[in-house]
Amino acid sequence: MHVGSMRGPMKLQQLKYLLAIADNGLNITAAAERLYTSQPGVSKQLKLLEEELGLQLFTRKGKSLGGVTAAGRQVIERARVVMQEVENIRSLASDYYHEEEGTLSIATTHTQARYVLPAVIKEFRSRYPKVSLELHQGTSEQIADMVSANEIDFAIATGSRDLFSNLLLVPSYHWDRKILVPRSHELTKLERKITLRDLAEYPLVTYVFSFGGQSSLKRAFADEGLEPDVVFTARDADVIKTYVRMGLGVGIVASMAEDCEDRKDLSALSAEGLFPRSTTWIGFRKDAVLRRYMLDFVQLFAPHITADQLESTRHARSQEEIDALFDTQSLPVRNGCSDGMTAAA
Amino acid sequence: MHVGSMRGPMKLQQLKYLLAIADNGLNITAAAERLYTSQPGVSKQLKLLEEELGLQLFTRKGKSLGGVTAAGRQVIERARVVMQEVENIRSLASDYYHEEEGTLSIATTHTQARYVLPAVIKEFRSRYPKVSLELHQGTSEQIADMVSANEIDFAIATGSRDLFSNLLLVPSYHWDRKILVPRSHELTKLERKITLRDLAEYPLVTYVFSFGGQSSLKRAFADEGLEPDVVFTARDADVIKTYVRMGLGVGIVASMAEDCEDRKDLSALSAEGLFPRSTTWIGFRKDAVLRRYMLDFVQLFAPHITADQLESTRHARSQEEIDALFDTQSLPVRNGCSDGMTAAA
DNA sequence: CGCGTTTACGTCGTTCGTAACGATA
DNA sequence: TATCGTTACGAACGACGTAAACGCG
Repeated sequence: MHVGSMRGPMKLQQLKYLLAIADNGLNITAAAERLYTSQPGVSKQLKLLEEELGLQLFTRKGKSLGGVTAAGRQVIERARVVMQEVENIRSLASDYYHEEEGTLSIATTHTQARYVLPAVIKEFRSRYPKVSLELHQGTSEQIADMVSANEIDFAIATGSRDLFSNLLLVPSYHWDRKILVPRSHELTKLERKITLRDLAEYPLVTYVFSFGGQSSLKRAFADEGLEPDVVFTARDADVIKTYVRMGLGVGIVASMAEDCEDRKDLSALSAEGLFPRSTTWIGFRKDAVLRRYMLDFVQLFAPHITADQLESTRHARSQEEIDALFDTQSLPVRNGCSDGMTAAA
Repeated sequence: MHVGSMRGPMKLQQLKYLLAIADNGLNITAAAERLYTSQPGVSKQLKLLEEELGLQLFTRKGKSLGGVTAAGRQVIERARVVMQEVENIRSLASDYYHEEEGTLSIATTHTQARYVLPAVIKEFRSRYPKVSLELHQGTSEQIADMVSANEIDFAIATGSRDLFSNLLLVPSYHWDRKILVPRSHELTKLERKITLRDLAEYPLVTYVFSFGGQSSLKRAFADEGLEPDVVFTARDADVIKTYVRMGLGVGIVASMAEDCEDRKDLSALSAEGLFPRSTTWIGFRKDAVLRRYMLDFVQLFAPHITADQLESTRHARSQEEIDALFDTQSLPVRNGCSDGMTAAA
């Protein structure tokens, strides 16, 4: 199908500029800055693009851009695909030419960044010293923002899956919670397994909610008709530990957060079975090319994932298909200081 | 992820040239001709693209291009997506600006072109006088070639679905065969329904095989232990009719091929039930934007297809999903002169 | 008047076609 | 020597940035 009388052919740059404008609140000046180019240039290219397509992509309010037209929305959508594929071609090429160079951007939460990733990244760096790493830490929401802004290659988080519907999420491992108390605490003397009822007796120190699905912790108590006495919440385990050490209360943290160093003055008691198990996943854009070193990173992070499985995600359509692929039940369980991941029942 | 030191940015033209080279037997001169540009230009752009990507896309045999490298194959694949989306943007734009103009290319077989499409196209022309129509007739294989060459918007054919795995095929209607004989032929005097055994008594004139799944006709006879005496085969029904008129034998043609004019000197007897029913489909590229007038064309061709169903094909993943969508059993049946399509049992 | 866009214009880099050259069978 | 790809070069075009004008709040 041959369409119309193309005067000046559409250029990739015009599409790039268009997206920059769309992604910067329809502010051409801001777009130009981000593109490291002059503002009139961007303005002109937009005009040329609109001229060539023969339609308005944006509505104008006086001289400023007011909104996106219906046509504009569709064009922008397509333009994103184009730019994504162009990026993919570049990635592809870099992978052939200098396999070992490039950038790897990861966005993740505190727990991963502090307790899980250090070992992974250490190994990764030794294998790919020339790959420059960018590690961004933030809340699930912040990570989601970085994902939308197209700034990262991998997102790693726990729960909050709905925030990342535009990524393929590969379940990576399970973890339970651990109960942290000072070494001489009464709970350490308990002969039997700790119950929620036991915990409800003490003031608790744990994570800020909105983590792993709105307060699965609180619900676990509620399900048994208990009301926990949460005296303090923090975003990260280090802070929690500090307050546990101060005797403020009993800590409940992710199992990975148990540092072997902690054993000097803290006891970590298993909370297996008390709370629902959490699943940490690693996510990436559906249609982005994964470079060799990226595939290796995934394997370092979640060694149980085979290359074939990763390849299969390429063709999977829905998140459900992927979850089936990885058989969520049989994932490894991570266990903090007493490391060595073991397969779950 | 930011890759490498991009000297000169990749251009759409370079991708276009690349595809032209790939699609012209790695012959740069031929590619240049098809692109209506000079050969050195194409050569240079290819070199620039390879330079920028930092890898060879083609192997060189002396100075000529010998083959495609592994990297080249992947880049070409991506480049096709890019160009397809760019085309889509153009289509989109044209659809907004001049809804009623454009080009519609259809590739189809003789039977459709001669007996089914005339009515459809007449109506279409009156609705969209400004759309320039291209109707290509050929064998299934030739149609498949045109599809691969990206030259057509719609393919319409019967059976041979495996040839068109890159298209979405929408089942459009069923048809049976009809038996054509001179008006005074013995078969017209038969009181009961004609059987295969009856037909096996006469010399037959029918289509060249490789049509509707390798000789379903021959197999229908074989299944009853009969061997038909096919004295003549042709590609199209007009030729068959000519020989039937000459008394060469009994004609077996698609039901749509019965022209009311034929009734002057030919009798068309129903062959319903004797041979497997054939299904004619209309196919289009999975990821191409369908312009308004194209949607309307589909509706003219197969009025039972709703706009919603067509929209659904956009999201369907497999051909199976589509077939389910259109419930192959309940398609209309086309019936030649005694026109007026009727729903099947 | 500040903010943001558009217009105007000079500079510079790129594309394109023609023509000449090189290599291959 | 015929075919195909590369190199060379001048003309035309297009992109970019600076400076200035324009509209709007």
